[in-house]
Amino acid sequence: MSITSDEARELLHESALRATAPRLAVLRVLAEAQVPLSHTEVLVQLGETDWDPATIYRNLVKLRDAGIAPVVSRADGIDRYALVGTEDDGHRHPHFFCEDCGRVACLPVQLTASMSMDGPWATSVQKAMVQLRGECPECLQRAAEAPR
Amino acid sequence: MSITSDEARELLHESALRATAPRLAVLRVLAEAQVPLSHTEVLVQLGETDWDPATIYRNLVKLRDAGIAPVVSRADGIDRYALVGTEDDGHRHPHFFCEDCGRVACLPVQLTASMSMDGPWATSVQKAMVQLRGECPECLQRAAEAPR
DNA sequence: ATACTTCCTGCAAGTCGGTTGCATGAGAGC
DNA sequence: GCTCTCATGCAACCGACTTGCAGGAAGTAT
Repeated sequence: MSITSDEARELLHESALRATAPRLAVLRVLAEAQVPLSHTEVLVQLGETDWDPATIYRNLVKLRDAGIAPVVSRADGIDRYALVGTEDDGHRHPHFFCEDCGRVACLPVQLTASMSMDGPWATSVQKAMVQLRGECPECLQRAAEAPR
Repeated sequence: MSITSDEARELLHESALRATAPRLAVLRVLAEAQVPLSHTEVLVQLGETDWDPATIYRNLVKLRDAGIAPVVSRADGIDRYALVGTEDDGHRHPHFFCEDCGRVACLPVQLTASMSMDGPWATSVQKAMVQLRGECPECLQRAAEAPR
């Protein structure tokens, strides 16, 4: 998925945000990413720029507050942002955090649908965001191939 | 749940750990807690002591490495330790992180049992640790009583 | 009881992600 | 182009985690 400069400007305009160079770049990076990205990961994706990390950080916050790029994962206390695409479910699916490579992946199913619980926790659990921690398929395979 | 000094010493001896004052105190605090505790929360529970926070931290790490008090939750990137009691399931149940009060609770059910998934994620998901983020029943109620 | 070895503690410092104050600089409507 | 407001760069701070080092205590052997 990607985004044109005009689409990005349109998106920003709707939220009364100015279309600055770093902001457009952040939108582009998020749009091209297949997974939620952290502040640091966005910096890496941007590569060599003169932009201050704090600027990128504030842009992520702005986009998050505008509802354009909500934090869809807080695994390990690291905020990870993802664009809410038009065809998307707003990232209301579970996310998987790989304890090995540290990456966050989007799980394709609605795990919440299969959860049921009674008592005082019922409401809390139903409204909760699901996070799974473990080893992603890639890292599992790598571990199986090269034990040790 | 609580622990006697002798039980604590026995526990430490089995892992070849020395029974120092701060270490016994940490064990006591963890034993008395009904929920997993973070380093900071342990410090609070200990109250006024002359012990260095780094010492308490290293004790938690030691207990963790010895398998006595594994990290059962890493919500928000904060390690939370809990004693593995004899009658316990080793805290292999899901944990709930309240985004309001920040506390971590142990969920009574085996949510993982109700999860099913095919494809490359099947193994990863089955072995994953479940974390739910949301508002705990207490905070939900407080929010309902005093909106705003 | 004493000596000794090894582990533990206190102090200090450093890392990393998140967050903010302030002065300067640049977007966007007029 | 002017102006107002927002955005940026720089610097700094916080909290959780982590580690190096030298002195001190636990546990064991003598």
